[in-house]
Amino acid sequence: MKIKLVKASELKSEILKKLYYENALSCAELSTLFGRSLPIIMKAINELIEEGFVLEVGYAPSSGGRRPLTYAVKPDAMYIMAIAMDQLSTRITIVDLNNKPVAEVEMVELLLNNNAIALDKLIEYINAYILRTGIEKERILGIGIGMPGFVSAEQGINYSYLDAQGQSLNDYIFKATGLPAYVANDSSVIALAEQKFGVAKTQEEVMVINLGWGIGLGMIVKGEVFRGYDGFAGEFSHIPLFEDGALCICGKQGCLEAEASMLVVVEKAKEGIKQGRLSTLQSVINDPLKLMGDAIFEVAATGDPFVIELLSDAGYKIGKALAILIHIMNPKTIVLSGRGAKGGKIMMAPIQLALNKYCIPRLAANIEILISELGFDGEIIGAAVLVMENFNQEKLIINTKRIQMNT
Amino acid sequence: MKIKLVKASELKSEILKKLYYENALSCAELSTLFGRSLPIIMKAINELIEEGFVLEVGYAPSSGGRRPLTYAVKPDAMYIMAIAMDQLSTRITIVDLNNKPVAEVEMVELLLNNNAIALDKLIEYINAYILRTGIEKERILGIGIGMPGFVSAEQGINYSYLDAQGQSLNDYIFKATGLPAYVANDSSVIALAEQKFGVAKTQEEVMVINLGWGIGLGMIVKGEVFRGYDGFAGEFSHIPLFEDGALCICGKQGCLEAEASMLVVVEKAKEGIKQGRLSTLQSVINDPLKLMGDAIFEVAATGDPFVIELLSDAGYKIGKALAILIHIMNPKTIVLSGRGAKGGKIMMAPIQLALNKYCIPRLAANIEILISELGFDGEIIGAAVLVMENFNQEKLIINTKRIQMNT
DNA sequence: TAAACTTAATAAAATATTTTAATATGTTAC
DNA sequence: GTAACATATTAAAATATTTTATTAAGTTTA
Repeated sequence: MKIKLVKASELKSEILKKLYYENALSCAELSTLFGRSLPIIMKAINELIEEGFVLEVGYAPSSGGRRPLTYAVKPDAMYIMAIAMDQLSTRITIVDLNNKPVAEVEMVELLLNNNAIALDKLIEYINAYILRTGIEKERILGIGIGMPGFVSAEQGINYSYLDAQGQSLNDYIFKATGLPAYVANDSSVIALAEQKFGVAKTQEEVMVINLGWGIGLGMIVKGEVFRGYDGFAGEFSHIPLFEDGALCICGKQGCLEAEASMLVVVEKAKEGIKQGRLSTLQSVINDPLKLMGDAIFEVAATGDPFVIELLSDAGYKIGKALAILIHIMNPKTIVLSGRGAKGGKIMMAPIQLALNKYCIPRLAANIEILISELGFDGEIIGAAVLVMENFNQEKLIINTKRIQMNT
Repeated sequence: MKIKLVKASELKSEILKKLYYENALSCAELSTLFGRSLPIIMKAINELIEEGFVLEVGYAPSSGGRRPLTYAVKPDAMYIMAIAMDQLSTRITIVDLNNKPVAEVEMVELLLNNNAIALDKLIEYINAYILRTGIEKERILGIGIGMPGFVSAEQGINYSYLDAQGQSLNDYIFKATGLPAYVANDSSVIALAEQKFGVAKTQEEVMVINLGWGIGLGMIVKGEVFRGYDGFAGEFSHIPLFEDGALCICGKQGCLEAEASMLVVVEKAKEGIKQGRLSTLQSVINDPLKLMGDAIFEVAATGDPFVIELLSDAGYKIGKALAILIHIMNPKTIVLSGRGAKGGKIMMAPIQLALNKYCIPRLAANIEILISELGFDGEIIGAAVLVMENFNQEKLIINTKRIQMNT
């Protein structure tokens, strides 16, 4: 891993952050990682231990000499509230510094579209959840929220949903809950999760496709989430892709989303079955969207030909879009993630087919396409990561004081 | 501008680099820029003055207090050899640290395609040029070369042309000339020029379109050239854009390059005139490609309707491709650069038209489309910048010794 | 199994860097 | 036009950081 130079005054929080991501590291490793001398790292580590943020966790195997002591973050030193929203429902939980939920994940119905009270509802749920779990606010580092829409993480504004009268959602939620809050686009949050804790761990150039009711893209560039100038980079599913395609909710024609999202697959399935196509899906045709979505992947796994045909068609179209992405970004890895990652295995072949057709061979040659293992937890983990990404020395000091007061 | 933390041991070379880009800066500015204290900056500056790299260049206007002394790079402290190649011809020059040529720019015919001796010819030209100009090699910092093709700047390999039997071109040319050499894709080099010395100066998110015989893209992401994992990012002109388009040299159909490059415009002009279209271009229809290209922009400026129609058509198609790019990258600025930048003014309207049609309004709203002012010099300047980008403390020390020996 | 070689942790010494204070040089308001 | 304020430069003192040396712990080789 490449070394990252940090200001001396930010060293301790950066070490803590690193330990959160990397589980267990020795002083020598931290020393090279931050390009600073061992004594200074040891001093920082010892202070972090004394302050209750870090633990010794035994010796690493020897590499030919004395075995190094390794250190990890103390899981219950602080907690993080992680929230994953989609158009229809919102999941809320609180995790420890090992990303393990310390209270049950709660799922609530919360429609985002044309819902003026959605934001206040969200805040209600947040406050109620904290109250119910009995976790002291002082021990919660912050609230990370992944949400659909045009989100500027920098400004904390979602231009599509959750209007706070032009105010920053971060500020609004902070005022209403007393906890630092950070919002970001759901796909970018999932990309964070995949790069820090998923199949793309530590990779520098990764494109994460968020297969869901829509199709999102989270980009990792030079090892960091790339958001573009206004924060809207990765609007991948509304590029003009098909000459005379279906009409998209965005108002244009030929968008990827209107041709290959899970929503479209479900619609096509319903349509086909009505017109007499045989499929084991028949029994759930009148179920709500969410159940139908789950069912698609179940019957696909059992080999249902019609569903496989639909997923293959969607896969091929996604592959064509990926070809464009590859030409522009030349990533090392593409990750199929999000709710629809379950269908990744089936889509892999048609995606590869499309890449062969639409990519310059040299660009497609070394591309690695991976299927997420985080699955549905991706957005939750990413939301927690989002809070940690915003962690700094200032916040470390605040939390140090809190811990001291509590003991 | 955001601060850039550098290791203490790299401070002097980083200051020199900064002064090369910024012309004149005060110690206070450098101090905040590098996040280091004034005394240490002054020490470095004074050493650089003593070593002959930096000059005092007078006082900056006061901002309410004592006027700061400003410093600039000593233009003739070192020279840089800058080489701009295209498929047909190659320009060679040597510039000082103000990017001013210190010897006449030489243009030589050098076909890259299927030319096994192109590399050795290039080296011949380089050595001959240095010899002829009489500039001591010791004073030349290095050779920067922009070239078409699939170029991995990191590896120093051009996978399309100039084969060095799999060896790094950087090494090969170094061995043959005794000077450190750096190759990069022509479009990325032009992007460098635009961001350091052109209309996109100091901007962080810029897409530079290299309008030439082909259509290239150089990307500036987070303030740096973005090259992707293998170094091939920005292969923008071969994405599948048109359903049943013209056949492209890359073997595929519907590429932007096959529809809107200057080569295509020239071809279409010839074709049209043969078929009876009226145009002042008629007189040059049998001229070589290069002259015809120049003529296109000349007659366009005089209002030739046929040529304007051709350029508009190309512009619209480029606009459609830009729409895709904007969706993915969300840049602040797009620069039309390269040989064809002269036609930028005429293409601006059709490009904007296409953006209106193919972009989500929020993304297109704040886009700034600029026309390069560097023009044909862009690639030369970028090649010089390429050398400076690779400048570091080690090279500073080497050159310090050289200067000392010479005095 | 002991000697030679590695790597890690700790302490002391040597350097480097920043902070503070003092001085120099301008600008602005009255 | 001078007093009050603002910024720049220089020097000295206070901190911080790294380097080097030393001790400790483990592996490999003969």
